[in-house]
Amino acid sequence: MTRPTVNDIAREAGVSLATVDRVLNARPGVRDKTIHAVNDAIRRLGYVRDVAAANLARGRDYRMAIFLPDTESQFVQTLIDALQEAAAGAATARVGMELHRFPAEDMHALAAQLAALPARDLSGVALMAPETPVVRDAVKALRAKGLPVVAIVSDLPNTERDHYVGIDAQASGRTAGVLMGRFLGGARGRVMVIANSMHLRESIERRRGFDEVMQRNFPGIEVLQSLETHGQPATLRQAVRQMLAHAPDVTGIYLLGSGHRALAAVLSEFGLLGRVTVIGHELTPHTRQALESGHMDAVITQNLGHLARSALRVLRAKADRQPIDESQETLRIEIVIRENLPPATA
Amino acid sequence: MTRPTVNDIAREAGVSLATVDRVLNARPGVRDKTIHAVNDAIRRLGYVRDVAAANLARGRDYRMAIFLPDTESQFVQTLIDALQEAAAGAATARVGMELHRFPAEDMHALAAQLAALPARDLSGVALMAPETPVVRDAVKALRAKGLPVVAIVSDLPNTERDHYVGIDAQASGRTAGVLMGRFLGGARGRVMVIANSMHLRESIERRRGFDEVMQRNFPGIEVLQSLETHGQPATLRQAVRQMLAHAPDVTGIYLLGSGHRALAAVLSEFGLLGRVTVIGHELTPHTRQALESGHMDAVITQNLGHLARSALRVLRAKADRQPIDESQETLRIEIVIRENLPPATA
DNA sequence: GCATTTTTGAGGGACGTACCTCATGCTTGC
DNA sequence: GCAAGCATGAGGTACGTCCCTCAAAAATGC
Repeated sequence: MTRPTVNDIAREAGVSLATVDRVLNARPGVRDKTIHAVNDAIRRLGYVRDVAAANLARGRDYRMAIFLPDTESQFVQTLIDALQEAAAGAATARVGMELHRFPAEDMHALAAQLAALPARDLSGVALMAPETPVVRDAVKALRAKGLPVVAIVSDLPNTERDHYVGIDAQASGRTAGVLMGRFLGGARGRVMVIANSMHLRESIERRRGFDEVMQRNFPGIEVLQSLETHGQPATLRQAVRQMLAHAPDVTGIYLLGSGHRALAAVLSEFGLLGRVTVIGHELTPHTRQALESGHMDAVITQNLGHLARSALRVLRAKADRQPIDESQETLRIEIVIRENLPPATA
Repeated sequence: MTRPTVNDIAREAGVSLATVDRVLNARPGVRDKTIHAVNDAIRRLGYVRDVAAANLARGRDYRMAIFLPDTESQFVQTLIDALQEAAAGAATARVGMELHRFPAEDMHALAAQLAALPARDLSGVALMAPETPVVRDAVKALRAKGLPVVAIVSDLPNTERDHYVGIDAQASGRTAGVLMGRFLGGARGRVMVIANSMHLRESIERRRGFDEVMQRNFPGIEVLQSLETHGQPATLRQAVRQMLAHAPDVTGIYLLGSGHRALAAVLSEFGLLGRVTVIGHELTPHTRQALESGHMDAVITQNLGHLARSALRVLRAKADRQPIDESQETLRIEIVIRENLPPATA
């Protein structure tokens, strides 16, 4: 009726509890024959270790440090909410989380913070940061201290990070591209691309994926050069105004980064709001609102709740030197339009 | 450093462990003043109950019975895989699952199986079944026995089920409609609709959502009457052949149910494979393959892994008479195209 | 066959919580 | 101010696992 326990195994295998324990935890000093006998009993009874009890007994606690840029962006804020919720849920698994913020533009500051981390008391580090030499070295140093490091949202492929949790930027650019092409009816047209900065790996890869699809599948559509806004709404407004003056026949706009509200403002100036196809990234309260009001047509996003939970799970597995279930940790590239907008989280 | 325990609360609140326990578990015999003092201490220390330890101590075991039709469809098979994986994961939380199959067309048989359930040893029941009077009564009987009942995949809105885990069929029909309309370029065109049976609530609601969007947003597109295949590939082939003969200018096909391979076969006869826009539901190995090969343009689906986990979580919560975190249990309507196809699971 | 090493058994304390009993202190009302 | 009742404290056992120690048994080498 109830699940078998270690005692049941001992009885079934005709050995003592101590021996079962030795086998279960791969402790030395057991003959192969006995190991087999115990494993047989385990299989026969269908025993599964009570992980909760095991963790309890181990008294293991996990402390994860998460590093995020101190930008005020809605995306980061949404991510923080997701992380905090994930941490609350992970408390059951004895996982604690501490959030650190670093100056978005100052990788030396980040490196300093990482270096100052008390490696002893920590089980793992997750960070969202652009890949610069300084960051690379800092990650290397953490790994040398034996700390697992996970890159989130933005990958650090040329470092020794243990894992990346997030979606493939280029694939999400391709997804955006297909939608743009098909929404424009496959006909001719001009598409404007707006980025925060084309120095960010994210932006570059998204754009690359987007261009790849446009060239291959929709050669009739002309994709204009990226505008860079540096996160300044004013810069965005000015640049878009200028471009619309030169190319008033723009039928689509691809937003690589943020700036949805500023864009809506300019478009309404030109009477284009809702008349050009706008596709962007990351579901936040702003983009949600834009979808609802018909100012945007699609958003390519990832589920930040999953991302947060996955990051903590992966760090935990790495801390225990356990294998990762890749299939569970793969984030999906989600397509959101008005009709499948998930209800607001509150 | 480590998490506070009940003992810490006792010390902090200046009461005994027994009193803290009484407060935590809402046992009687504690003055309001003391309750407050304890709760204050809990808040001050940021105490969170160690659920794992609590369950251990409670010695509570959950046994959930899941009922699925015995159809050989890939969808059901995929769902079974997801459920088994979810059950494996839930073993940590002392949740066990037993799978039951019933003859897909025989609701009396299902009712009999449900009635024969040993309510004592069970913590909850989940089922995927069409809503018929017999099923309604069976659900009512289960509830009368005190068993939580959750409808999965297909809702049973007019029963006393405790919860529904799955996506809104009408909303997913709307999503399919928008994609169809936009992929067809918003121009004129004819769309064929193919269903297993238009008696299924699922099909009716999907079609209703689809029509709603088409009429409102794409009045230039004509949506033909639904073809019914009753799950027979031969019937599908014949019906589609006939309709294509009458209306060779079909530009889009909306598949409410299964039959992707049979459809591909007919389309290739007519040289239309990859030339008409095909949109369907549920990501299975077949639809995945159809997306990859360009025979389908989009699939509206739900994440069965989430569905399975959610069903078990909800049953568990209901069994404990605990509230449900609606936001966590809401499934998203996912849009899958070739570019954002998640990697195959196995 | 004896000493040595390896394998096994027996037992216990710990983790954090639930739940039980019994005793004692503290409030009440009268 | 005294009995009755209520509120609290003290202490114990249990859940399933980990991890430790010590002793006893079995296998091994020579």
